[in-house]
This record gives sequence, C-alpha cells and structure tokens, in this order.
Amino acid sequence: MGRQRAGNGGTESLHHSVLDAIGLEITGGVLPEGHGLTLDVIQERFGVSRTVARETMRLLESMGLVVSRRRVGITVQPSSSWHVYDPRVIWWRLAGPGRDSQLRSLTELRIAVEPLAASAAARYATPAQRERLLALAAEMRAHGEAGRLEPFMELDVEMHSLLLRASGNEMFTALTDVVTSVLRGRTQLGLMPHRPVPEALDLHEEVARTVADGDHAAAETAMRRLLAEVRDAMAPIRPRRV
Amino acid sequence: MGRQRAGNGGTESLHHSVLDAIGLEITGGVLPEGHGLTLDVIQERFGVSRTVARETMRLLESMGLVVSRRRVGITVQPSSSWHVYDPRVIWWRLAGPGRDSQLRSLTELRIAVEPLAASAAARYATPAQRERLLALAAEMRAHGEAGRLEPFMELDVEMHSLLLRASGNEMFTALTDVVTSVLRGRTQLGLMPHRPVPEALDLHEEVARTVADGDHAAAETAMRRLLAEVRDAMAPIRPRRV
DNA sequence: TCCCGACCATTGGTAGCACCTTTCAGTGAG
DNA sequence: CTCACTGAAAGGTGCTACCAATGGTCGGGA
Repeated sequence: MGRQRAGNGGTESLHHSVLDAIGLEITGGVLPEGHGLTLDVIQERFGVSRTVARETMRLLESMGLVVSRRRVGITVQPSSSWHVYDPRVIWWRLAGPGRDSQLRSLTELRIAVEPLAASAAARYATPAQRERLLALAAEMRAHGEAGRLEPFMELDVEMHSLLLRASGNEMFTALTDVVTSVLRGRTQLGLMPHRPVPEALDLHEEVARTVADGDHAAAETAMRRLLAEVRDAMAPIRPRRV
Repeated sequence: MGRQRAGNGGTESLHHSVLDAIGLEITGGVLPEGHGLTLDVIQERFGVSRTVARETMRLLESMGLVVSRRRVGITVQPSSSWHVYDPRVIWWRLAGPGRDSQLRSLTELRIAVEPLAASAAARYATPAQRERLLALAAEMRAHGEAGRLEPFMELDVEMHSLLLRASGNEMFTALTDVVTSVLRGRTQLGLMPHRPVPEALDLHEEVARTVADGDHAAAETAMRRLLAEVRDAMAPIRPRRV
C-alpha cells in the first residue's frame, strides 16, 4: 500500500523508528524478559512490511535485546545479555526510567578510564592538542566563573573528548559519546551547582597543564581527583528516597 | 531456486556467514576506508538473495563499519566510526592482522577497569562469590606451580570474570568477554611464560583475599599491581610506530 | 564557464510465496 | 497411567518481483 512516513515526520528510515520504539520498550522494562513477539505483531503494530520488521528484529538481536527462533518467535532477553556499550542501548537507557542508575554506572566507568586516558594523552598528544587543552581550560574558567552553565558544559565535553582522542587508544576514544552523554545528562538532571565549584575549575586547569607538559603521572592523579569531585557531585542521585 | 545452505554446512543463518566474511575483510583492512560495495555485488559474490544481502548490510551499518546511501551504494567507513566494543568487531580484530594492537589496547582497558572492579567487588560481592574467589586462587596456585598452563588460564578467566560480575556495575560486567578474549589470546600468542611467575600467583591470591575480606582499597592496589605485571608480560609485542 | 534540468543507478520499502524447523497436541500401545 | 510416535500448525528463513524515492552524473543552454 506504500504508506509513506507514518507521521513521525522525520527523515529517519522506517526500520530506525521501529527499532527505537521497541528498543526503548525493552530497555525501559515495558517488555520484560521472556516476553514474546512475532514478526506479524511488529508488522501490524507499526504498519510496516515484513522486510522492515525483519531488519528491525535483526538489529535488536545484534544488540542482544532479543533472540529469534523458529516457531517460537522473538523473545526478549534478560538485561545481562544486552550489549550495554552499544550507543543506542546507552541512549535508550538514558532516556528511560533507568536513567539514574545508568548515569551512575557510566560515571564509575569514567572514573576507571579517564585517568588512564589522561595519562596516555600526556604521552601521545600532538602539540596542537596540548595547546587546545590549555585554551579550553582557560575558557572554562571564564564561563564557569561567570556562571554560564551551558557553554561551560560544552567546553567540558570538548575537553574530555579531546583527552580521550589524544590517548591514542581506540577503546578509550570510543567512549567519547558515553562521556558526552554523561556530562549532558548530568547538567540536564540539575546535578550541577549553579556555578561550577572553584575546585573543578582548578582541577580542569591542572589536568590541561599536566597533560600539556607531558607529566603523565600528574595528569593521571589530577584527573582522578577531578573525577572524585564529579562522583561526590553525583551523590545526591542516590537518596531518591524522599 | 531456493538454494539451501551454500556449503558452509553450519547451522548458522545465512546472513551470519556473509556478515562474518565482510566484517573480517573490513576490520582486517582488505576493504579499505572509502571502498564501495553494492547489494548486487554482495548477492552475487555470496550467492544470496537481496533480503540476506540487505540484512547483512544493516548489521554492518549498525556496527559503524559501513554506511548505505541511495544511488551511491555501501561505503566502508574509517575505523574511527567502528563500534569497537561490539563483540563481533572485537572478535574480527583479534582474528585479523591487527591482533597485536587490539590486544594491547584491550589490555590498557583492563588496566583501567579491573582495579575499580575489584574494589567494587570487595564491597558488593556475595559470600558465595568471596568463597569462590579464594578457592580459585588456591587452584590457580596448584596448576600454576605444576606448569599446567591451560587449566591455569581457564581459572584465570573465571576469576576475572567473577570479579567483573561481582562488581555490580553492568558496564564492567559487560567486559567479561573482552577480558576472556585477552586472556585466551595472550596464551595463544605465547606471551605467557612456561610457568606462571610466582608473583602472579601471589598477586592473584592477594586480590582474592582482599576482596574476600572486603578491603576494597587493598583489592584495588593488588589488582593494579597484578595488571602492571600483565602489562610487562605483554611488552614483547612491539608497539607499532604511528 | 557555470548553472540547471533530465536521466538513471542504487537503496528503501512492499507483497507474496515456498520451505524448514520446532513445538505441541493427539493417539495408540504397553 | 505413562510414554513414545506422529502429524499438523506456527512462525522464522529465504527467495523473487516490483515500485518509490533519491541523489550523483552528465549534457545542454545561457
């Protein structure tokens, strides 16, 4: 029948929107582990052809969200088999009800990785990257002290991304999106003070300086202290009790 | 025409074998960045239908290995856009010519993550897990001192997997396969001494003991020292000049 | 030379069919 | 009553054919 663009108005391809919908439902717990689906159901629910339903299902399967077996259909998998490093899975979890816990576990990951990334960056960064780091830290101080949170966050994002890239380890670099999401999400959740604390500014400057100087040991500890600061700032998430 | 099973004899689905072949070629550099493909070419080369070719392409696209655009076809993407945490990408890279460098960057990732995982495990592990850790370390000593490398490696795998699982952070737990691959690959590459060095045995025991005792600070440093040992053992792989 | 429109290669999406595997219910024997 | 066999149905797997949309490419006109 050639239905065109079911109304999401986006330029996104069809299977992508279906994927997003189902992915969100699974990661959000609406479709619990063990829940069964069939291609027919997907076709009908989203008004798409079998091809699109199948491609969607393959994508979900490739992320470990479902398995597909003959005669039994499509079965939602437990979260332990999800590919939690897949950018879309991270995105969905950050968009869903598990946002807080996802933010917390990603922050733990940052605490693990970024100090070593800073250390590696101190060793391998190009001169241009070192220079850019210093400039970024200076700009961050300016915006931070003026209380301009948005630009501050963007600079924060760029600085951490740059460090991950400069580390020369593609496993670290690949976490750029993760770190970006955490930083953005943290600001959106209102976990940032209205004005960045002076220590944060100092520590960013120290990281930039030590990396620029090639002092990898100092860069590592500076980043570690910076992230300790971050973790403390995240602490308010936990007592969601009230 | 219904060609059934092109001869690989496996129980794997069709698109999976095609995916493996193309994925290996891309990650292995046989198909360089910018290389063009079309669905027709894939169909013909592997003798599959358009459906299978398309599903394969979607999977490749979802891993960031290619992009597909109308009229222009399928284009191989630069390695910077690959999803390097995807288990299949890791597998392909470990199977291809980049094995050494992949092993090295994954080891760096281990050095970043595992100390914190051990620390978290010291806090959150269940009594059963703590007990198992101690048993594993003891078994490792027995096999290690006897020079039985294979069983030693398997215990090593189990111990590190258990620690990641016990950390309670699903981002850490999801690295189980990565760590397993590194440990196996390291043995296969002959990077292990014929008989595990006594320090490695001591350190494994220390990690197990400190985690079991809930001494998270000591667990973290013990794991850090263990991994420093590991990194030194990897040193024989000469870093490629950039 | 430069811009614009027509063309066409190639993916995106739909429809429908044949086939194969797996499950499950029903049946009969012990 | 239990268990093994059997057969049918369910549902994914793979195939073909066809139309729609799109964006390079190329040629022609200002």
